[in-house]
Amino acid sequence: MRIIPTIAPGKQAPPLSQPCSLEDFCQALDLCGGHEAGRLACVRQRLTRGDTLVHVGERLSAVYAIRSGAFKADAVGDNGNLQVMGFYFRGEIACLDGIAHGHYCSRVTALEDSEVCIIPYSQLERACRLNSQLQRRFLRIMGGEITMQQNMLLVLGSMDAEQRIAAFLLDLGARSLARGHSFSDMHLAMTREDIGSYVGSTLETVSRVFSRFNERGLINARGKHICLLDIPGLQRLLGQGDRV
Amino acid sequence: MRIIPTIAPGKQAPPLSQPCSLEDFCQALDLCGGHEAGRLACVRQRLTRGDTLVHVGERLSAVYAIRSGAFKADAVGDNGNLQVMGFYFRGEIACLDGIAHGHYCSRVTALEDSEVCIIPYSQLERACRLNSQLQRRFLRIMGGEITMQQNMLLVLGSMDAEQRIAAFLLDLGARSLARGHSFSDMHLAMTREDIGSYVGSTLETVSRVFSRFNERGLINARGKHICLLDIPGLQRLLGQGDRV
DNA sequence: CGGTTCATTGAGCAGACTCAAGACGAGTGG
DNA sequence: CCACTCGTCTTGAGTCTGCTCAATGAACCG
Repeated sequence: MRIIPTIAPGKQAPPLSQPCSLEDFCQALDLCGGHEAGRLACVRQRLTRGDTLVHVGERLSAVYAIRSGAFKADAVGDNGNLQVMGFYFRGEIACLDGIAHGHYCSRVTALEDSEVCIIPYSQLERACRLNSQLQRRFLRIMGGEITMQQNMLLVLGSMDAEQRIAAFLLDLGARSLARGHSFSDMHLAMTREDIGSYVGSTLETVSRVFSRFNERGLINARGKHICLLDIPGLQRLLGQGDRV
Repeated sequence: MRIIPTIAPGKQAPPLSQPCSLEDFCQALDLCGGHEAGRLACVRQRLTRGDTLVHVGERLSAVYAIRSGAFKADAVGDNGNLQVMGFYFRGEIACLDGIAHGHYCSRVTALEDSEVCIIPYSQLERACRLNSQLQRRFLRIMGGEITMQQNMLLVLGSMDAEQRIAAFLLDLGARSLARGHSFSDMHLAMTREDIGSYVGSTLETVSRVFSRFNERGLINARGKHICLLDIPGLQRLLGQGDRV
């Protein structure tokens, strides 16, 4: 992958809100209850739709807990194609891909007006040494990123277009449920093109599959609003393989 | 993904070799030089070709530093297809995908006779709290897994068959170099089918692309032995996209 | 030496892509 | 309020890459 060492322009948007220490409800990390020693003084930042949270090549300074809104991570390959690597929602942590080499290797942008909690990485490292609860949680979060991406490798490597999109919708539903919303009734923050890139297809294929799913009564997709009508049906789709 | 809670059969192969503490050369982690406090008492295990290191669903007990040999990680999707998630070689750490949920979600098997260093996970967690060098290295290793998989998402999501295989070969070369071998002269531990599954194609496509690369003088592939003859040419292949 | 796994190559098919045209919705300005 | 524009979405027609099926060849091992 080509790393373009773009330095973030003066995106010093005055951080609103008050600092949030660990006692504060930092729901994203679910880190409440830390000991005295393991406190994190993190600051919040507001972004409006289209704003970039981190640029490719920028030096790792923090990871970001998302308090509200939605983000996408993407990168340009050597072939010049833009590939969406993932989506991040409230309660999730973005920008973990900067940890390996000390600079981020994907761009993260806001899909809607959002607010994040800036978690300075050096502080997080130190806090993890002092607070074993925090350490365990953070390692699980990083492991979760690995597991989620492994699942995505499986999707991209072995499924056809309909299965990929069914898997995408079910994953989206599960995460919607996890943050207290409906499993089946969702607002899509991303475009068809984003979805297509994410699942390794084109926007036309995504649109066609949505239409087909509509006809079959599996979903009800109208623009950005989507309803999963027949969840078992979608799951059944995933189970149809060329199993011998 | 369907998790089959298979418990590992009595693979209690008597661990050969002596325990390796941190002073010992545990090259995989490159953890030498740890302080008194942060010592790891890890034990080695030998495996023969085809042996399974961890099973899907098995409880997380350790991660494994590979001292010699090669492994593949794979999983069965809901559709019954077997998907290869990655390959692991000397000096790399396998089975990190167990950290998220406390059980491994892919099977890891030896592609050739191998030896690993068993790193008990609970000990590793504790050692990381006591030794900041070790902590930093381990977090980088986990981050590296994320970065590598992101790169793989890019490959699977945006490249055609030739580009995928070129990317695979270049990655393999880089890792061969990293462990002190030749970039261009390699022995493939895995089958064409493994490669095909890994890069999201079929074994026939892999074989055909190898043949085409042979004809064009890009590589010299004869069975398991492969020579990268024209590395810039392979890299150029990756750069050819439908850039507007 | 026969069996098995692995690799190569061909022929035909189809799923998904490309190209293209039109519809829809939101936002803007006259 | 309407016309206009832009971004997004939908749908169609034709093409092609990569898959499936199948047969043969090479390598390895008991």
